[in-house]
Amino acid sequence: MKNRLKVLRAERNWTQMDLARALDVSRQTVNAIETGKFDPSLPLAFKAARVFGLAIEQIFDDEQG
Amino acid sequence: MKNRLKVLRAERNWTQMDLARALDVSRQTVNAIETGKFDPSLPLAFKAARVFGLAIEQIFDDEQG
DNA sequence: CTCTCATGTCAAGTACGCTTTACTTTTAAC
DNA sequence: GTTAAAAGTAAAGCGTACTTGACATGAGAG
Repeated sequence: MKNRLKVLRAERNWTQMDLARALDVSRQTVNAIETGKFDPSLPLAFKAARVFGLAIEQIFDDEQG
Repeated sequence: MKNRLKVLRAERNWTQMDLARALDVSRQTVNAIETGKFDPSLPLAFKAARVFGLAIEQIFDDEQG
């Protein structure tokens, strides 16, 4: 599962820590998701969508799973 | 996390088993998600969206998590 | 060069997503 | 009221999402 978190962060000049606080998760969780170590839970994906004002599909790419 | 799986199934006259096969998970998993025991993973939510031809947000409702 | 901040990564622990097997309850047909 | 399919539920087990704490690297500022 690919995602655009790093780009969306960069557009806003946010650190991983900033995003972690916005999503209410740890910095390591943001890092792990950005670097593809694991997929976020559905509730966390919804939170990210809310934070960035986008649809889940506009942030995460299931690349035919 | 609420969802419209039961309704979408009913519209198609699908059993939980039918949906389970379409999603490639067990019938118990479909049942547990429908009855709110737990949320699907993000990849499974994407699969459901593909199966029903809808956006994730049109199937699952995060009710302000 | 040193200090700091952002990022990456590892380890151990907790909780949840999903499995299989199996049993009970509901629904509908006859 | 018996039968059968559909739905609900439970327990044990495995993998993963996420945590805290810690340490290593790279880049920019002084």
